[in-house]
Amino acid sequence: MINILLADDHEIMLDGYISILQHQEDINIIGTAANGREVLTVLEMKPCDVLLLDINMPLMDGLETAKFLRSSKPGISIIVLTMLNNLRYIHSMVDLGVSGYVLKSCGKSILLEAIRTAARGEKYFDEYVTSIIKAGYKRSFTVDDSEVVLSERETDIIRLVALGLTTKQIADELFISPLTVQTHRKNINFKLQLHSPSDVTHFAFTHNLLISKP
Amino acid sequence: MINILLADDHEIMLDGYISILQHQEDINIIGTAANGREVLTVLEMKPCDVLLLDINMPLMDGLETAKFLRSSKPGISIIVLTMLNNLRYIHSMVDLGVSGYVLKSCGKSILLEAIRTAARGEKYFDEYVTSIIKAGYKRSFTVDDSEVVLSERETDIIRLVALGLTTKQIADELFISPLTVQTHRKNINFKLQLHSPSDVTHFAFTHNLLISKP
DNA sequence: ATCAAATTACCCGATTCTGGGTATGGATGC
DNA sequence: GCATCCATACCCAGAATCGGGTAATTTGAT
Repeated sequence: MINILLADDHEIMLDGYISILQHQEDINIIGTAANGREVLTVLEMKPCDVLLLDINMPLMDGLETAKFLRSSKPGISIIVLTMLNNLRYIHSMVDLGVSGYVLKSCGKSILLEAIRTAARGEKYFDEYVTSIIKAGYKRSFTVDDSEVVLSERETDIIRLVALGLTTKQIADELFISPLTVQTHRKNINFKLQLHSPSDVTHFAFTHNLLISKP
Repeated sequence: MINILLADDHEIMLDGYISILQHQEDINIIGTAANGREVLTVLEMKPCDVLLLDINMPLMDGLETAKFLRSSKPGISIIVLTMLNNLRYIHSMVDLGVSGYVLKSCGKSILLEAIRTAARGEKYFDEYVTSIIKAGYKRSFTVDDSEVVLSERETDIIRLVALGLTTKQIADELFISPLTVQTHRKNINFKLQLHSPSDVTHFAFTHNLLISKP
């Protein structure tokens, strides 16, 4: 029997999870939590094997909660649930040793598979998430129906531009010449048909490039 | 009896809605749809009073679906469901005459109230959504614990900067002098402690300022 | 060995942006 | 009437960016 705690601040999502899991013979829902603090409260009182953890929660978010649990409850397998456009903490979570990383858009069968895999002490990462970890930031994009490939350095530069750093600041950050940064920026703009720092920032936001690097 | 169709491409969300609504004596779920096309297919076969409509769906998104339904099935009350960080089409939807606009983060009671209100032919808009419509873009923000108020013009400028327009282009767009745009940009940067077009774009993304104006 | 990709670096001129300052007129509220 | 806010407009100097071009070296695949 897998004891599972569900953590998400969206009531409808919780109801969705419950609806899916309550009829599984090998799964026992020990409770729900709407924020990280409630997670800790419930876990003090009930044995738990798997935690389904939303990242965006009030009071204590998913990352903080996971960090706390790694030391206080290392036996609990954590499955992170997130939206496609919110993969910001993917590497932090993976480094923390979470057992799974699944998109909220996944279907029932994937959710169940992730839970059972995690309960066995194994890892389950969504395909997309796996591809992000593996790609190490070399990324393909479709721009006007043609395939564009950005190098790792280029995606580094995009992220730093999107964070508001000037060319000089980026150069200092990466220990290279500002002229080199300029060259990268020129190549990026050419490849992606961008024309301003705003365009670059816009691109970074709409293509999940603000993910913190491992 | 309210006949209701649920449209969302996230299976877990659908299960959540079903879980909440299936036990209501006055609500009859006529079906589910994972994209706009399925919505139209179901509506050709079954009578429907209320449509719960997600905006982000494949094949035919929520806005397109709503547009189509306004002419083909004007008797159906549409309740839009959306995430807090995705209010881009709020004015388009309101202009289309949707009966409700609710955040996915809402609880059961608000969802039920919205459905019953819409079924009565009345409007139900989430508080936050209502405040956006009413504010007409004059907006308050908290920057370093102090309250900052932006004028409508300033939020116009922010949005256009975030869309990548140069000062000259913005001036052309708004029929004013580029010098005026510069002045507005200076005031915006001062108020919000921003220092580059990237900062402005970043702010626009993180504060929902890319909403299209009515 | 050859080739392609990635990284690093540079020159150039033109355009754009920032942040300091100035000012006026209109609308609104007291 | 007065004060405030907003929109509009301008001057200035310096910094930043773009897009045109150039080049060399390293690495990995064939």
